[in-house]
Amino acid sequence: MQDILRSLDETERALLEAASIRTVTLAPNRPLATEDEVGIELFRIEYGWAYRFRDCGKGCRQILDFILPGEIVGLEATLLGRMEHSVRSLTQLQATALDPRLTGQAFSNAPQLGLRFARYIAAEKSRVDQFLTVLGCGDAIERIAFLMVSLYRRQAQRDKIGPLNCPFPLRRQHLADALGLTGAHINRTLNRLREDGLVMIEDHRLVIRDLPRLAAIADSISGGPAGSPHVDC
Amino acid sequence: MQDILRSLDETERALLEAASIRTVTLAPNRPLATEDEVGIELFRIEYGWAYRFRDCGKGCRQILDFILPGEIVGLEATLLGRMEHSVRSLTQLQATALDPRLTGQAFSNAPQLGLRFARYIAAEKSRVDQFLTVLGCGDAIERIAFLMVSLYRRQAQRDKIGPLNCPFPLRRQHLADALGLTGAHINRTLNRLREDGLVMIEDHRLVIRDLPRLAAIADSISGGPAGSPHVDC
DNA sequence: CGTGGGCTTGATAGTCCTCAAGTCGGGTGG
DNA sequence: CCACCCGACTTGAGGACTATCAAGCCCACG
Repeated sequence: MQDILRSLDETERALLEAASIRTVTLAPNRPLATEDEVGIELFRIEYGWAYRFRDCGKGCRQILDFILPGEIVGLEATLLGRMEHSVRSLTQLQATALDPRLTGQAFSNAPQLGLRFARYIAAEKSRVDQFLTVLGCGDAIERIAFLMVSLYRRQAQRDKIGPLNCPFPLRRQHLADALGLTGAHINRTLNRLREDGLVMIEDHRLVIRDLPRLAAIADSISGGPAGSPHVDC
Repeated sequence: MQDILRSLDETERALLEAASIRTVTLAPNRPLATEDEVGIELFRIEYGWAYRFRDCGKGCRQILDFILPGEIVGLEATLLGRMEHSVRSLTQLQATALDPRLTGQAFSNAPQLGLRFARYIAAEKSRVDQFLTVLGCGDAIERIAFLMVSLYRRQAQRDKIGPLNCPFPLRRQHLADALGLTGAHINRTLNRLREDGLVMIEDHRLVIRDLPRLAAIADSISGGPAGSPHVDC
């Protein structure tokens, strides 16, 4: 998933400029948008990570996806008229707030931008489909391997990152909430992955020791390369 | 999720007419589209049910969503250029095949239709988000209750169906593949739901005995009314 | 130096899976 | 019309995986 607002033409750029309202900066773990919100806003993440999630009562939540720099938050809310999930910052974060009317204007006046938005949503949906497959069919090791490979590849697409080594700001509890497991079991499974020489988390970075084996686990379960498709806009 | 091709204006209707290629009829459990397919087609379901799924090796598959009459198949494939999942008929089924170029044309020449497509994908995505939440957080009873209520409400939105009674063509194995459980356990859990006087499946129809309690279980876990949002086009 | 949050680890219990056998019903061929 | 057959469903016993709960550790922070 690349920066969806790169290489725009003049009309599109003008629309975007006009829609930019303000810049927001957030400490880690702060709300950016809340489920059922009515005053919907659109955000473009400038730097830092965020995540989408749903609360399901009982002190339990499901993380639906992680959002990386260059990506957009709230696009579906502007289409459906209502937030269907919440968003929080994972790390320190900076985002540009955009006028939500941008979405409608894009479809009317800048078809290429509208198409780009549609592709973006389709790609997000495809990623959730993959995620669902892994939760439905995979055990703890496969789930963790999938998420790691997926986030590694998404970063590799965008940034020059060191080989087999990339930022990984997720805490145990984020992994647990994303993968439908408990923090305790996440921990035990991470130990096994490290002991088996596959991968380890060190100082909030992912250190991959055996990418082929790790990717084999991740891709076997998701039915395709974890983390694809990406949107090349 | 209603029929997304209702109440179009003249331009849109003309586009649609021109794009209609042929009608296909399928027996139950036949492939309509396959993962990684390149010759992508767009289908509008005229009658019957279908389902989207991914294979994850090991003889295991994950059903991602069920598709009801009036809905569209393959929209994201035309946006992303590639099928990311397979589709099969669940019941006997009739569908109209549409020229996949319709998608691009809609965004260029019929903005309202493009917007409708985007909304449709956003709603599908929102439903997958809900599904993911239920798989991540819910136990067997909650998962089954959620799927039942979700499919009941989707049908109630479209059709005049008898109160607390609607078609339900899913076999045990479909429930299992959708909910990340085994057929055996599905069966045991269905027994419990029937014994508790909540709901039963009879002659391929859903018979709801206590909607408030069933819906309470379903909605508690998904963090909102199961099956919404619908797209009112 | 005290405090708190995140991490780690162990023991126990519960949910769900696996495998296998048996039942039922509808369709087919004799 | 009946016997057969196959797939879907049902049920049971044992085992695997993961949750729950609780305690101790470690480090960053005030």
